[in-house]
Amino acid sequence: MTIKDIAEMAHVSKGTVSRVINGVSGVGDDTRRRVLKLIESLDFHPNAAARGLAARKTNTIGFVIPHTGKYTQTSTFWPILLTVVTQEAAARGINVLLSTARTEDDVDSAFRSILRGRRIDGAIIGAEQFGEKQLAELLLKNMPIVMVGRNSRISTHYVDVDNSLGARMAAEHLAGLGHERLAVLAGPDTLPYVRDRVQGVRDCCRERGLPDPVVVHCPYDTLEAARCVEGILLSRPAVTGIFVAAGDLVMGTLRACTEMRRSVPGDISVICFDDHPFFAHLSPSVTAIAQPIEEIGSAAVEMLFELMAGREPEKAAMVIAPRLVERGSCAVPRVRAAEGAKARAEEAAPSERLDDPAPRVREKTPR
Amino acid sequence: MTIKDIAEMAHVSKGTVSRVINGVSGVGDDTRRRVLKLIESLDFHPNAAARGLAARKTNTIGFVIPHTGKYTQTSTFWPILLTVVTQEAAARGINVLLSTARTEDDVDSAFRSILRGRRIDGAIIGAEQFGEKQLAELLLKNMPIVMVGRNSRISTHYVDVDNSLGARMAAEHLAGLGHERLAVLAGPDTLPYVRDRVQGVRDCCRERGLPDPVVVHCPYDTLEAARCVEGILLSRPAVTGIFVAAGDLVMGTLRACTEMRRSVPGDISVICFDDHPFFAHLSPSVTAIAQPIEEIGSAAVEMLFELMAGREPEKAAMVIAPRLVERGSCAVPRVRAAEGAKARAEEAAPSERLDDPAPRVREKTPR
DNA sequence: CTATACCTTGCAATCGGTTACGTAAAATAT
DNA sequence: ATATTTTACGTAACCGATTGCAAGGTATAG
Repeated sequence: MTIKDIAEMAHVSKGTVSRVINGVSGVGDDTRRRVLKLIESLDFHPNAAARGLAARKTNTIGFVIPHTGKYTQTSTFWPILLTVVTQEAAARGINVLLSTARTEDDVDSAFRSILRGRRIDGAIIGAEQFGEKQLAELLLKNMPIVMVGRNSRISTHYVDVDNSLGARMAAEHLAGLGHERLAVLAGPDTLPYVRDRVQGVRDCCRERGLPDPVVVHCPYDTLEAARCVEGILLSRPAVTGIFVAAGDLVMGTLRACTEMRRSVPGDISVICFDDHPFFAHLSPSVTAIAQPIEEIGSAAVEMLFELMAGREPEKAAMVIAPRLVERGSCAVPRVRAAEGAKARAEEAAPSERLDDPAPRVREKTPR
Repeated sequence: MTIKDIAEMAHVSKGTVSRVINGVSGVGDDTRRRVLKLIESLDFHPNAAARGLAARKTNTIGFVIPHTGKYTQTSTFWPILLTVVTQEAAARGINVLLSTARTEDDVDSAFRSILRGRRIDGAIIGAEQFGEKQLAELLLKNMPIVMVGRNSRISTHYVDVDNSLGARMAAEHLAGLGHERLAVLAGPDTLPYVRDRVQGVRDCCRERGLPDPVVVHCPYDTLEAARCVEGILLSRPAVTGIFVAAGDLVMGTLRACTEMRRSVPGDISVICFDDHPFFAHLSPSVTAIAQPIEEIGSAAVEMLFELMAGREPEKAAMVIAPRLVERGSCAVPRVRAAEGAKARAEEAAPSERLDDPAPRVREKTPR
């Protein structure tokens, strides 16, 4: 079944059928209707390869996400993003070609064949995935590209969560409860977003006149994270609030607190950048800075389609604010008075009784 | 850059270049080398659409996974499977076209255009995703299809975890510890795999002469699951071991235990079908029946490629055994004697002191 | 030394669409 | 009424590969 068959059955030429399919003007109303009806009734779908060849476009976009072992497993970021992207693309009649990249070389070879083979019209890629050379090559070919997350130095169209704002929100939340000595447990400091998050907390502390936070970098590994948190818990003067700068580190954090017999949030408050469905059901439930993943996905798709249409999107970069999800892992610090903040002790003490959520939370963990 | 350019530069015809690219015999060794070198040095990649059109194949496979709201978020099954599939496909030079399907209609329309537009050479699809009509249509067109998970009545090539074996393993584990009254918390009983899992436990109980397990079906929702588990905990004679038949229900289960002030595994043992990286770090850590996701993915890809090559794979169906991951949520039942199993009380009591892991686990939760 | 088989290579049709161009008919302007 | 523009549609040249067929060249057999 080809457009030629359709053409013959409708007593028109191939060209006319093609025009009808593509909604091009210059076809009489009655003819158009007749052809359309025929196409409908025969459930005809034009051959994608032929269209691609003739029209020089594939109606397909590429989606490149990282594949770094456990990362894929604990974070819901990429799965959700992927869902959003495929759904939105599908709604526009566009297919999604997926590529998981383990190494830079993977990306390189995958993209080389995909791009030069003209298999896609544009792509959404995870920022971590690109070395500068490759990105430069892509942009050179003026392939429409939108990055999720920000890449080091190259300027492209991108959409990202507002990392420093999110970190500030977390720090403000802790500070607002009365915490003065904060700690940050962060991933490798080579990652740009990690730096932004750390900086956000630093800025908040400076503005509020709080001491500089204790910052510890560690690889994305639960056990390593636990070791680092043990260190934090032993540091003096004592830390009462920990900002966990990535969801991958939160299990390690909680584990360390448990092992060190620190009650959360009684002894120490924990707030985490990234949310996860499980967080609501842990004991204590975990207060989080949730990334607006769906929004990020939608924005990326929309931006990409603008680029593919040859238009320049309204903003070349979108930085979207995360939101604070209050749960049970943050509370007013119990030990403030004992730690030497004498002057504020009398303010804190009553508020502790009034709105300290710790008792509420603690009663959920009688195991 | 097309093969025509290559042809001119190498002083051969297009046909010869094409033969070289495709490794077809009938080209002189020196010519082949010359052309190959040229292709290499120019980093030439043939146009995918043109190849697809002429050769009637796309070098692309489809991958259709469910998108049912929260499901994507708590389970690592599809993200991992997806990673495996794309990696293995990439290793064979094949691209993966991804489709997330919210409803049957989604699948329908997506597949209609993808299939009839001849965009893919074969597909791997999630079994839940298919109504019989659609599958029948696919098979009719003899499109190579491999399903992950088993579909109701239609027989296709598929690969699946051994659900009933996994359930038996779980039940055996509990029974081996001395549990006599088991409960199963399972998903909707319309799902074939849910039935298999329930049946597995029933079979185990019957063979061992234990009473029939309490079986409760509930939707995949944490709060609903918690309500159901409360019911289970109140049933008499008392249940001491719960088999949670899907990972999505385990948070609800633990939550209910906490709320009902039942210690896990002191008062009640919990074992879960499906594993998750978080399980190792919960308190208590969760004993699980882990699906061999990577194996399932590899097997599916391999089977698909056999089909695409026109060969019949060794087995039309592969059912892969899961494995038991022992952690801290199962222990010897503490309350057996009090529940009326008088005769066995004296056997159980000593073993409880010897290898009951409960104390070890319980000391981890001093929050 | 000629006949036959085999190998290498070029030629051209083909895959199934898109699209620039041309023409006849219809609509509008004069 | 004719001249001019507009609209509808057919024609045919592409898009960039694959592949069957034929032709020319070499090696092997008779």
